[in-house]
Amino acid sequence: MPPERLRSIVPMFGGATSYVGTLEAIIEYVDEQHPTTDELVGWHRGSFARVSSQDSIMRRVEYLEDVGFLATSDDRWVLGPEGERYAADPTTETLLELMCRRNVGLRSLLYALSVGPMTIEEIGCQQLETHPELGWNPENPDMALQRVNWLRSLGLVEKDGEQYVLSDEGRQFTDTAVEAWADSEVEITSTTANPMTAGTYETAVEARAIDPEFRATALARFDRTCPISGVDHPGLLDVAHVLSWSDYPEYRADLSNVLPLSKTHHAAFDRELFTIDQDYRLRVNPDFDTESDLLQRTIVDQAGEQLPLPDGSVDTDYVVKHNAALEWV
DNA sequence: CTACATCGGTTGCCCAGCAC
DNA sequence: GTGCTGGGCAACCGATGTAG
Repeated sequence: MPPERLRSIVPMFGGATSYVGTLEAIIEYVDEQHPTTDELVGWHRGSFARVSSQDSIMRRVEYLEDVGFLATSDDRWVLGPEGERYAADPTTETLLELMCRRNVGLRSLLYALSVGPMTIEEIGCQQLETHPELGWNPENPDMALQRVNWLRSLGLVEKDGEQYVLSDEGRQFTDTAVEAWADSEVEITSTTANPMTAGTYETAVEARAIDPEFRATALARFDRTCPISGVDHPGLLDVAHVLSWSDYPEYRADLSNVLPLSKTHHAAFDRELFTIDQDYRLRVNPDFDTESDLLQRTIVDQAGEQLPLPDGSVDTDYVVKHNAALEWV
């Protein structure tokens, strides 16, 4: 079982875009000197003019220990397993991989930013909606800031006035992360499996595995409810792609190409028994015939009804493209 | 055994002060 | 002026202790 992922992400000294540089300097110093705690604190005081408080320094150091960059051995600080890994391969990819693996919310923030620029307030709301366990005050931007500042220091996010935007590197990451991180939480959910509450596994119609943080981000955008059926149990919801996973790999990680559907309605959508149009109205395949009360009520009877989808949540260009392949639309 | 108190560590929050 | 940063406080939480 992997160690539990960290909810709090601690900022580094040196400023919003320098976290990585500071981290590298600490790793280099610890690797060379194997300092005692006093020496490590002294090094911080000498390296950063405004830094003095031992508490403040140790908060950073202990966070780095929790992540695995640092460890203690005989009263001295040495590199932890992740520190060794990063020292051996000091690339953005390595650092991002292990930060994402050890911290909740970094990937979901990147997915959310891939849809478009966000203000710090929007980032705070996105993190809270996607990861309710974070539980911080949505009015206060501090927690959101230190997350986005890590991503800025990693070169994945840039600040543009009030807005934070994904850089090219950030976009490259999200494009592959949906699949690369597909099973990242499977072990956790299987060891704590509770069929009434388990919500982070993916058993799509075609057993498609996706990054649990992508799934969580997608579901949070729609209040974790299937807009067709009203099903709101996360274990019964799939992330359905408008432009299909197999035919349009370039849109796999695109949040405006997905919507949450109950497993039944996902299957019906993939089998082209219904679709939505550019006004988010339900269109039903005229050949679709059913004796099922559920399908009659949620699909057939709702033909032409507008679905409760937030404006712009699904890209209408994708809808048009999807529907162009259906001869009955 | 239960309920309550205590304690120590953690972490969200606020603010003074600095740099621009 | 204003936006940002580090310092420090206090609320919170789980673990442990204790009284009834």
